[in-house]
Parts: sequence; C-alpha cells; structure tokens
Amino acid sequence: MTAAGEVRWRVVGREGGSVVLVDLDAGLDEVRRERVGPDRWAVEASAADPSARWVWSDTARWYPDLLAAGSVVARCQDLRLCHAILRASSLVTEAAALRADGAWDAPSTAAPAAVEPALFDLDPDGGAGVGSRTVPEGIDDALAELRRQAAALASSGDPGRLRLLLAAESAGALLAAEMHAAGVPWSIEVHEGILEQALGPRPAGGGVPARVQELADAVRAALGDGRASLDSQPKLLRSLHRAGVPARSTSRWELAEYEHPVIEPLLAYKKLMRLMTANGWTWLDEWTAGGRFRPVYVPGGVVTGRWASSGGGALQLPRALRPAVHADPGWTLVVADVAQLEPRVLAAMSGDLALAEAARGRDLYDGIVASGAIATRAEAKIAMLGAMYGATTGDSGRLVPALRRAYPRAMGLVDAAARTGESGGAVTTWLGRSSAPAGSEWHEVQARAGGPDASDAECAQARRSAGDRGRFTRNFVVQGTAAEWALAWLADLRGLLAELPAVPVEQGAEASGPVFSRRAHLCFFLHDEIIVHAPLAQAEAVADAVARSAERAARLLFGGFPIDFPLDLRISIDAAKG
DNA sequence: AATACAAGCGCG
DNA sequence: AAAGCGCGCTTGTATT
Repeated sequence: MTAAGEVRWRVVGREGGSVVLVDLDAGLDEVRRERVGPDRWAVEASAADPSARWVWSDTARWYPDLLAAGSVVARCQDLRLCHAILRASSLVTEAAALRADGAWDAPSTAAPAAVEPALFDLDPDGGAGVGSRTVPEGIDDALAELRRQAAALASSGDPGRLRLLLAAESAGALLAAEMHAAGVPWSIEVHEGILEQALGPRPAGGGVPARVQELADAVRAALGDGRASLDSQPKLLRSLHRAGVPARSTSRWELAEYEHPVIEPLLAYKKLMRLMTANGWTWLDEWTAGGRFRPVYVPGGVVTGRWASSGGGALQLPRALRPAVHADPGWTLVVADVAQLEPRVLAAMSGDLALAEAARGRDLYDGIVASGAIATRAEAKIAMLGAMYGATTGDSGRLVPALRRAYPRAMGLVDAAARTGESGGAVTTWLGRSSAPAGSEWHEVQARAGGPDASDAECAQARRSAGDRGRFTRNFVVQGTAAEWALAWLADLRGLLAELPAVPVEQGAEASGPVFSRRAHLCFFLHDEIIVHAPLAQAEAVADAVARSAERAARLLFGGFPIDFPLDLRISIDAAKG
C-alpha cells in the first residue's frame, strides 16, 4: 500500500476521438495530460505505474480493455458507483452539486442494453437521469465529477467511513470485471452427469427426457386425464380441482399439504422441469464455453449495496449443481462462507455485547439457546430472521419478543430502522449508504388515509405500504452493512492474493485469461461466500489469506468491538485428480 | 408480433 | 411447516 501522500491519481476519459489520460497529484492538481489513440490506450496505459489509483466513469466500461491487455490495476475510483453512494448518503451534508448533474445517475455501460425511454416514462419524483442512458465518458466530465465527489466527502462529518465504503465499492467493481474475465471453472462433464442422473439422457431434438416423461405420465394417470396440461398453472389447477385437490395455487408448499396420489409425482415433475429449464443442456450451451461460466456481476446492483448479476443466473445456481464448479488440472478451489453474517453484523453495529457473546466462537443460534433466550436452535434461527425481516405473525413473529428482551440493543436498532421507514424516512448503513426516502406517491397514499373522508380501503392500503417500507428499511441497515463487510473482505483478500507469486507458464490455467492464468484469483462471490481458484501448491496460503482477510474486515469496520466472523472454509478435494 | 405481468422457484 | 427482506430467470397468459 502506498502512503496517502504518494497516491497518484490517473484519470481516463474521452476527448474527441481520442482517449486522454490525466495524472493528478494527491491534491488532485493536474500534473500531466496525455492523448493516446482509442485502440492503443489500454496497452500504453498498462505499461504505466500499476499502483496508481485509476479514476474512470464506469469500471465495466474501461477495465475490460486493460485486463485484455494483460494489466491488473490495484485501486480505482468508480465515479458512477461512488456518485450513487454520495448523492444519497445522509452523512454527506453538501450533496447539491452532485445531485445537480443527473447524467451520473445513469446505469452502467455494461448493463444489458438499456431500452429507449418510453414517451411517458417520467420519474415520479422528477429526479435526474431521465432519458440519459449511460454515464459521461468525457475526460473533463470525469475530472469535474471527481472534484465534486472530493468536495462532498470533505463536507461529511465522518469522511473516514465513506472513504472506506467508496474504496470497497470501487475494489468490488474491479473484482467484478476480473471475475467475469477469469470465469468460474466449470466441468461440463460433471454438469451433464448431474443432468443425466436426474433427468435421463439428453433427448435428441428438444424432446422430453425419459425421467420427466415418466413423471408426467404418472401425474396424468393420477389425475385421470391423459391429456392434462402440466405447465400451465391455470390449466393444472383446474385439473387438480377435477381430481379432488382443492388447492388455491400450484406452489410447492401448498401442494405438499394435500394427501393425494398426484402430489408426489407432480412435485417431482416440477422439480425436474425447473432443473431442465433453468440449468439444463440449453443453459450449458448458452452460458459455458471453454470450461468457464462467465456471469456478468453488477456491483451495487441491489439497493442495499449487494451485487446483482445478469446472465446465466449466477446468483441462483442450485446447490445441486455446485459440484460442476471444478478446478483445472493442477489447481484447486478454496471455498469459504461466513456463518450467520447478518446477525453478527447487527450485533456489531448496534454494540450489543450480549448478542456478540452469543455469537463468539460458535454457531450464533446455539449461542442464543445457551443464553436461555430461546429454547431450540431452529426457533432461534426463525426468530432472528423474523427480527431482521420484520415478521409479525406465525412462529417467527411469536418468537421475536423473546429476542427483544434478551438483546434490546440489537433489536432496538432494527426496530428504530423500521419506524424510520414507516414514517417515510431514509436509513443508513454502518459505512454510510443510505436508502432512498419515500417517494411522492407513497406520501400521497399516507395523506389520503389521514384525510377526513378516507375509506377503509385507503386506510388499509396506507397501513400496508407503511408496513412494507418499515420492513424494507429494517432489513436495509443489516443487509447493507453485511454487504459492506463482504466487500471489505473481498477487497482485502484481493490484495493478499495479488502478493502471491505467479506459477510457471506450464502450470497455468489457460482458460482464466491472460491475467489470471498463472495467479490465484477469486472466481465466484455470492453475498457471503467466495470461491478462489488457486494453483494446487498455494492452497494453504490462499486458505490462510481468506481467513486473515475476514479478520481484517471485521477490525476495519468494527474496530475493537468483540465480534467474530467464523468461516466455513474448505479446500476442494476434487482438484487433486486431473 | 411484440411486450408486460404474475406465478413459481432458485439463491443469500 | 411457511410468515417476513433482497434479487434473476423462465414460462404462460393477457394486453396491445
């Protein structure tokens, strides 16, 4: 890491038909301006100081070129992502300049092609961004936005947290591009084996696999209707009614409540159809190539700060398919996930020592049981989820009060967040990401319900939308802070992995691309779990880095507060062969 | 023919 | 055994 005074900022943007690189000193004063050809910029830039902090409009727009040219950058500031955080953050007191320029509220360049805004597609709050499709790419736009962001940061009473958040968010953007470039090592053989085991051999010419056909036949026989349609919910529901199953929907948990010969084969049929349509042979053909699955990660794609993804359903890969993630020969996978990330984050951010004590060194739910607050682990789990999600009824809602008595500080934090949301306000995560306040439409609904001639329906609607918002803001502070912890973990781990030596060419994992074929690299991230693809000889070093970065993330966010984040960490056993 | 929506299910 | 947060994707149906 370079000391703050030595940071060199490299800003990249367009000017006319050229790409322009501008070097700034630590005071953001311009020291050098260089015009390079649009096709050559990445190659020329990659020869420069790799420790510089790159500043660009949108990582997804600029970084893939650098990666393709064989260059990894250590740090960046993603102006689009940082803009989104700063313009909304309640920690920023001077956000007017940021909010004035709606051009920076546009989606990422790399997002799925934005559709033309419809004629009447007006933002209900009249906010900025209407009609603009991507963020500005001009060099002067970037320089101006960087200075606005620096000013906004300086206006914050606590710039340290926001600086952490912006750095973590930007590191995440780098990582998202890198993981797309590297891809998830994917064994088509294993995947096909799972499909064949479950569905039967791949049918020629788009037919129905044998196992699916058998189940369909069994369902139709049980329904007493050889031509019953199983894939249309309304038609299936009518068939069920005729057969004496008075279900209101065709959802799995409702069907499971009925005793009828059709239920078992129908549930099995639905499960197989789901596997086939979502992750079957078509998915393999479409989303894997050269032994890699390359989803598009969308950092900051979820309002809470979590990542979203686009293409291939990377964030929904069924657990049954995980064995298809398979290291290259001579490489291995280091897999880690955090146990009970969100309640641990809640304990730390609320300063709840009792909950932290329940969490320390063990399963958090076991700890709650040991404290005597709740009788069984299963109940402790649904109570905690209910507290963080805002459950009011059922087993979950019934158990929350016990949690409230045992952990008043932690529960007080989420309860307060809920009250803020119910009254239309915005809430903020530990590092300073704020939710949007309620829009004008929401306030109108509340106002109508408070009026003298409000109908029962209007009152009910207002109560419901207030409750919806309360549950959203209740969860936002926890989910959002958990996302921040995960980003800090990723960013630190990324740095540690970069310090590991490269392996010789002949030991490389070629499909990981020019940059990562010889280096341990993150290849998958899902909210609280990661997979690192690593040369076999570095497995232990990588596992150690994964554990150390988790500890460092905890200290970075929560200082000396006594909370730990235990990992379930394993080195894949399948990698040795091959 | 193209598009929007709801249901359902996968993930955390 | 099924209430309560955040997503993406596929299918069938309704709309235009």
